[in-house]
Amino acid sequence: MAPKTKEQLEEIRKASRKVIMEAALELFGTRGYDGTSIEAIARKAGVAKGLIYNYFRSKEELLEQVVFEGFREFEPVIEQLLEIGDPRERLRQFIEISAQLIVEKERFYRLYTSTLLTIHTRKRLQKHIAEYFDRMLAELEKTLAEMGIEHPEVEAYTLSSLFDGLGLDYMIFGAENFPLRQIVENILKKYGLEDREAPDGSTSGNHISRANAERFNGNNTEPRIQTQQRGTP
Amino acid sequence: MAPKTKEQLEEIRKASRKVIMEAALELFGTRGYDGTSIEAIARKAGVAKGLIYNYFRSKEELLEQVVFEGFREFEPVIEQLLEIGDPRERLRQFIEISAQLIVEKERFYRLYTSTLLTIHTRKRLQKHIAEYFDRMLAELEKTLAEMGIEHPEVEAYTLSSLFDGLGLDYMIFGAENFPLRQIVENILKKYGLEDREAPDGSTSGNHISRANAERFNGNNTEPRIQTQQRGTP
Amino acid sequence: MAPKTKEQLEEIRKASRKVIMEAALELFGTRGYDGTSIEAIARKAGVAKGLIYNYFRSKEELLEQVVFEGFREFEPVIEQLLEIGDPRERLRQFIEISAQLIVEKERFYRLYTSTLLTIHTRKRLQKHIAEYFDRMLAELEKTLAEMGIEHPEVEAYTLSSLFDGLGLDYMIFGAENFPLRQIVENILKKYGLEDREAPDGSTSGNHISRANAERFNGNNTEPRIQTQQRGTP
Amino acid sequence: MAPKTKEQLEEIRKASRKVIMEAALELFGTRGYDGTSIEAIARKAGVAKGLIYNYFRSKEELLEQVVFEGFREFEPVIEQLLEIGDPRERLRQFIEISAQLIVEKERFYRLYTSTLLTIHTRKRLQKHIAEYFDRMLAELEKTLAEMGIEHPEVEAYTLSSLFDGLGLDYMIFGAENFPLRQIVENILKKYGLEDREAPDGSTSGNHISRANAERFNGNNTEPRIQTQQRGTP
DNA sequence: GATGAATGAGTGTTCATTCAT
DNA sequence: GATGAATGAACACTCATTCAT
Repeated sequence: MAPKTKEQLEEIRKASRKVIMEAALELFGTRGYDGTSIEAIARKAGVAKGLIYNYFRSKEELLEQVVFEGFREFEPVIEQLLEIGDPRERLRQFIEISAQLIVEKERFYRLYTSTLLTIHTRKRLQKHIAEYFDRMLAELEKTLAEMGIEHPEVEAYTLSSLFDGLGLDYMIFGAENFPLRQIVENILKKYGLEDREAPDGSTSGNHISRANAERFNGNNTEPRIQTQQRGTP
Repeated sequence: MAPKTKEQLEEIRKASRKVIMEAALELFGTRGYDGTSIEAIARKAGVAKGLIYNYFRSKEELLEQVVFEGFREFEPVIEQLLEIGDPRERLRQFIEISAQLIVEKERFYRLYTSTLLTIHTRKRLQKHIAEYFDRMLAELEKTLAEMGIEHPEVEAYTLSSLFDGLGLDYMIFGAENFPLRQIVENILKKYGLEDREAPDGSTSGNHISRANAERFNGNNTEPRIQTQQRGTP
Repeated sequence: MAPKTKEQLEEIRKASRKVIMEAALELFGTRGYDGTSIEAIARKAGVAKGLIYNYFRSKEELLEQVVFEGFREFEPVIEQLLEIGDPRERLRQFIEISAQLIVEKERFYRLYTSTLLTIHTRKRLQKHIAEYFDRMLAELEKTLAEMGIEHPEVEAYTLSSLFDGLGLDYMIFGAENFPLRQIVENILKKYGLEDREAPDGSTSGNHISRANAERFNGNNTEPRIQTQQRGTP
Repeated sequence: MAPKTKEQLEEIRKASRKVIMEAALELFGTRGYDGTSIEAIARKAGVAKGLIYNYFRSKEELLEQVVFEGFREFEPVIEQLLEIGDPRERLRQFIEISAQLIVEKERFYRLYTSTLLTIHTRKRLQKHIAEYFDRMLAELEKTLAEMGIEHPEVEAYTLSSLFDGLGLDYMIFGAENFPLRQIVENILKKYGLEDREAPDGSTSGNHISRANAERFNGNNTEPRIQTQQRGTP
């Protein structure tokens, strides 16, 4: 019961902030910003509603912070990527890591995508994400140019969109129903990049022969919707 | 003195329904379902709030109807597509038409994408969209198989995701800042499909040399945010 | 299609008015005034919403007219009752007829009772019902006085309240579960009035041995609520 | 700086809950359930509309809680009553207490009666009230049987209805215009039960010679409606 | 006489935010 | 730092009433 030291307080602050942001990431991602209440975030985080306002000025700021933090976590990965000298290896890593992030940061991807859709109403987020995009596209273009690929800018946009689409469909189909690993290998092959090892073994065993109708049903336990099945070769 | 005839009423109902669905499509797409109020839809449609409930039982049903209607408009295009005998031409048309739809049905695409993100909570929509996906993927796979492409199923998923991603980025970047036409031509080239003519000339002149920082600013008239520019080669 | 004569129009008006008031009586009685919408009344009456406003200035006026009409139907019965010379026979008839009205005018009774409860907010109805009450109580008191009963005014109030209570409980328990006929005979006996014949045979065969828990369940077909049963002797 | 203690919070919650239920009791009783808005309850309770939903999940639940609470307050009185060994004294007390409750719990009686009228749509309330009714009727019947009264079940129903009717008329006429005390004494006399002392002297001095026309005007301060007076003998 | 599309105030309910403790 | 009761604006939805035909 002795008064806490500054360091202890700082620890506490950090921990509380973290637990709130975790809950917010989860809920904003799955239910959308407007579909998530502060009450729900507080409940999931196990804190009182009022506490959230000790750390964030508003719900909007909480969203921003969660998104910013998500990008911040990408930083070291990207830095590392850019240090790779060989452009072919750099592209291979870029593709592998992008796929890996889709799997490992699914909650962030979901939030990021849904944020994109309403971004015109969120100025600060808009700026932040624009800068990130700019940078990624520029680096990607440079890499592709170094590899001697024609129209490297167009190709950069294409790859970038492809991964945005893969993230979207991966979320919608669910991990079990979307052949992400095979797609990635297919992409690598197109660029003539051998896939030496799958960085995440958990997705590489995907079978894509399941009825697609099941893929939307995600984790929920209710009886799956039956739609006409298509034959799988 | 007589009450309105059945035809007059039918006419009136159709028009009102239309104007409400138009407003809903626009707003659901740009602000999301939860971010759009019935009040706002009514205001945009120029009708009283209560009238919406003469035509739709609930906000949720309005969303469904707007989405269903959007898919319904695709039907004839898809039918026509499937009648093409030559698989190469069929794929070419598939790619062209998909791109065209991104441009011409931007509002629907926006709604469709944002709906996907929270789809697990909307059973009827889920079923509808799952069936659509199934069908598209199956046809695409068949086409690719006929063309002798390896792993046609993986390729079908890849193409499908690519177009989902293109739709997403096209919306985010804005038509003027996203080189959709060039990307499409690039895709066609990869499949060895010559682009005989662009079906929509309005987008083919895109220059992609503009500062990307501007691309997020879309149509809004507020002063554009300045971010660091990247060099264009 | 020849233009209708004045008499025909008058017929039509009367019929429409009637059908609306019937529907209103039913719904106001079972769901309460505030629980009943004009829409619902129109639907039950099989007419358009707007038509109701051709005959009644407002929902409130419709309520009034329905209540007034209900009292009006009592008039001839009461007139006839008051013409009976013998006070004993007059009381017997009063009791019998009151019970009969509970059964035959259940819908009106329901409406009348629920109206009583919120009567302080309905001035015109208040006046009307007060006059009716005054008159009934006065006549009842006179009858009881003629019979030589002590405290005829108190007795009149008591009898009046008893029948209000019987009406209430009859509605709540439901015809099948409330031994109205036996109660009436019991009352008659107390006043030394032999019950020569039951005016409504349909209720006289009541068995009161059913579990009381069932009596609230009325006509609905859902599984009945189980409450502890009490033994019936 | 510390958060409020559990005890303080409990205190606050209890007080708020109480003030809301008080207001609801008053308004539901006088205006009916559908005629009472949450807004009105909040205003009368002196709290914000939203607060009500901190304590009750819905308007319907608020109604239930108010009714349940009303019955709960009867419990000890009934318990005490049932412990009386002498059936004559028990009946006397039953009658006295019933009358007393009409006076002291007028607001609850009003609510209870108006609830009865629409009870078929409220399952939980229905069950609760059915059980209460069952119990009262069973005990009343037992008491009457012990007293050697003929047809005790019919008599129990009769007495029960009588008090329902007295409650109804007491509310409608208003305390000053309804000779409840005299009626009770009249009832007691019929069962040969001497009224040793009136438990509530305030009503015993009622004069019933006032113009009945006034009796509906209750407490409201608006100019009273004049209806024809009837002579008092 | 009769219709039903249209209106907008009002309803029950939710929720971001504040604040006393 | 942390709590949760309290607020009130905003929401989805309902409904009495109007009116052109």
